[in-house]
Amino acid sequence: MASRRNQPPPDALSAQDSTPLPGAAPRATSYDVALKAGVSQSAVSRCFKPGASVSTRMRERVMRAARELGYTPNAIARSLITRRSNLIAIIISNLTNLYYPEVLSELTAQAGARGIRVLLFTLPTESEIDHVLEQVWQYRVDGVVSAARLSSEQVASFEKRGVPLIFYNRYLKDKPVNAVFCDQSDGARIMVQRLYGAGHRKFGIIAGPRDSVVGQERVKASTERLAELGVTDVPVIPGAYDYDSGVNGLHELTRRLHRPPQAVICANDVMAIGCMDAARYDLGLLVPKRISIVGFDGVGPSAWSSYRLTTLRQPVHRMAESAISMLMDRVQNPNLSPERRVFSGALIEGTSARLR
Amino acid sequence: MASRRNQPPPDALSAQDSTPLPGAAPRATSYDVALKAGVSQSAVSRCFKPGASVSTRMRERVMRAARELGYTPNAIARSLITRRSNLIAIIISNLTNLYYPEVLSELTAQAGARGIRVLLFTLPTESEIDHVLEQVWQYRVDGVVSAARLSSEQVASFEKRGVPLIFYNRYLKDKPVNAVFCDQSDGARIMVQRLYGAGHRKFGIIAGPRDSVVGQERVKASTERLAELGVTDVPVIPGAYDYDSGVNGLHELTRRLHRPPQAVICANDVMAIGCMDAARYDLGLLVPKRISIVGFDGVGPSAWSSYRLTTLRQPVHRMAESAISMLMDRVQNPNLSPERRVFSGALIEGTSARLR
DNA sequence: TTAGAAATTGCATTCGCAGTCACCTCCAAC
DNA sequence: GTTGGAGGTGACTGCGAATGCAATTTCTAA
Repeated sequence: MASRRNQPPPDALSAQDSTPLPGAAPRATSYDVALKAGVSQSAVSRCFKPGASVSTRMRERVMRAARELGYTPNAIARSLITRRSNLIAIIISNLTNLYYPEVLSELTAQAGARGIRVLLFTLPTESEIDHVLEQVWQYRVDGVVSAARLSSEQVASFEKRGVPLIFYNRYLKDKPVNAVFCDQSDGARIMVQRLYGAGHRKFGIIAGPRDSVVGQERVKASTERLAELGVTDVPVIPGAYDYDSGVNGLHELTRRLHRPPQAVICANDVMAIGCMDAARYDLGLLVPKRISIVGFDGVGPSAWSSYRLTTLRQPVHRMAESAISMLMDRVQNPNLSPERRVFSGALIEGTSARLR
Repeated sequence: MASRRNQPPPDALSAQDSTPLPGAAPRATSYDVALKAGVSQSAVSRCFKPGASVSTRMRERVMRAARELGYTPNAIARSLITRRSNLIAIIISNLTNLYYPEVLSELTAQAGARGIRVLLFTLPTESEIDHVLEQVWQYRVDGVVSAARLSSEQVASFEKRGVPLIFYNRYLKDKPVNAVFCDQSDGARIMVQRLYGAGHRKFGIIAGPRDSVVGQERVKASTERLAELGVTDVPVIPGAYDYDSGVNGLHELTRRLHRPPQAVICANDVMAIGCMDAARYDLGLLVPKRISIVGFDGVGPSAWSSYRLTTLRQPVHRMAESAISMLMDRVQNPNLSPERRVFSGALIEGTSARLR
């Protein structure tokens, strides 16, 4: 009754022993360990479950047998019966964004620290999302963190299946959802205020893609504050969060204003960097003497000497920690109501903008 | 006999109906679908297996029932019996490296295209590796791609368990292993040759961490070629592949040589970028007029106008594709012998070095 | 029309482990 | 010596799907 695979009934021997496939030694199971240790399979199982009631003698015998056989509990089988995979999915649109790798890194670290594994999904195209969700369902993940855009129908499918979902720097306007994000309205307003106070009057804005909630928010807060200060007709150029968008954005702004703006607010750092490079190398403008440029995020390169970007840094570490703990709370108790955790950015005063 | 969970024997009714947990509707199983469609569970299973023998009528009935119940096959249960998880692990030391996100992105894309999911493991510290491997074993992944260093004992444990392993830009010197990497010896030699030909005589090198095989290779090829050209006593400063290592490296080189070197070979782009910034902003040197700086990898920022780095770009896309296909070949046939696939870098002539 | 081949379908079993329940041992309290 | 726990342990069942095999249906060809 012990190892079924290793002790086939006599009449099945011939069929069993075929093709032993060199190197394909079947992995030891809890039955094998039980057999070797002369105990029951349940005992083996208990030995690997923290907090179970097992005598020291039993534990030692089992552990020794397990070690000798190179036994490792099968998380797949365990998941099947416990209905907990200890897996979460992280959905990220594109990793080339420079900001996301940091997020991903923090998220996996946080998950790992809690004994949770990460199933990574990246989106070649936004349209792939339904296909990705299909995979997510199949793997019965305990929860999902999404840094990608989801429609409200898609969000509804999470609810229907009872899979907790946390948005990272995204949310839905027409539906309450769990989200961790960085509210940069205040920061944006402060940056605008400082730029205005330093005498800038001709502004330009390079926005992020339309589906980026935080990007929209940054732009909205900026234009609003500018309007309050009496600065209107501020051109807003759409961008895609990448370097070229920053470069092209500045050229476009210059064209629209018939001269370079005095200050450019970019919806993220990478575009701000592109903008700085365009100002310096294409237009020959001194930064910040002739033009001030600010960004958002606080990614690594923004601190490089060539840029020393004035930016609003996101507390990625704390945000990631919050996202994972929020998610695991929902895994424990699926009935917790939707919650938004809002963080504030920190103004980093670089040298890419005159703020005084 | 159909849905066991949904049709409990009468005597168990009372116990079953407790705590329906609002929102925790149990996910439909193949039994449920079978019941609804009036067919057997096997039939349902076959309908979801591509290439199985199923009549059109049957398929339609089953699919309709599945749709109505929101059924999704349970990959966990499937893995248990097929002994294939369709999961691979990707082990990466740190994602903050700027080069790795690109690699990770390509690897997941390639895996996704083959219907394989990625379990991501990052290493907070090198010492965590054993702990990570423990997790890898538990999840019965079909294979592993490691961009992190592994000892030969660790590699041996892969063999013992029959889990295919592919190294990415790493390998073991004392043991044949599967590896995909970019041989940059030739490229390094060419870069050195060109730098020498352009008149540079005082060289400095900023190396990568000791455990980076490609880093060591880049340095070794460079120093060897320099020696052949009669340039000896080239100082080699150890670095950690990060921006600060580039900055400090140049300062250290300057100290050692009692003046800035004429040309600096950095073991990766990020250090080369740090080096350029240090040259310009700390030492006030014109690049490439007064100092030439070259790097390796061809990461995104190396192309930014502020740097326009002369570098040796790795064909990451092709390498990732190769790694995944090589891995899946081993999953199919575990007995394939170890293989190394070597790619060559492409010289990108930027403006950070005088090469003529 | 019918034997025989081919295509479908269902039954029963299996994957590896966790949890339930019954049972057993040992010891303190009475 | 009996009783009542508490702490351990093992037999057994089932998580959800895949699959070999046998039973059945459908199709093909004579």
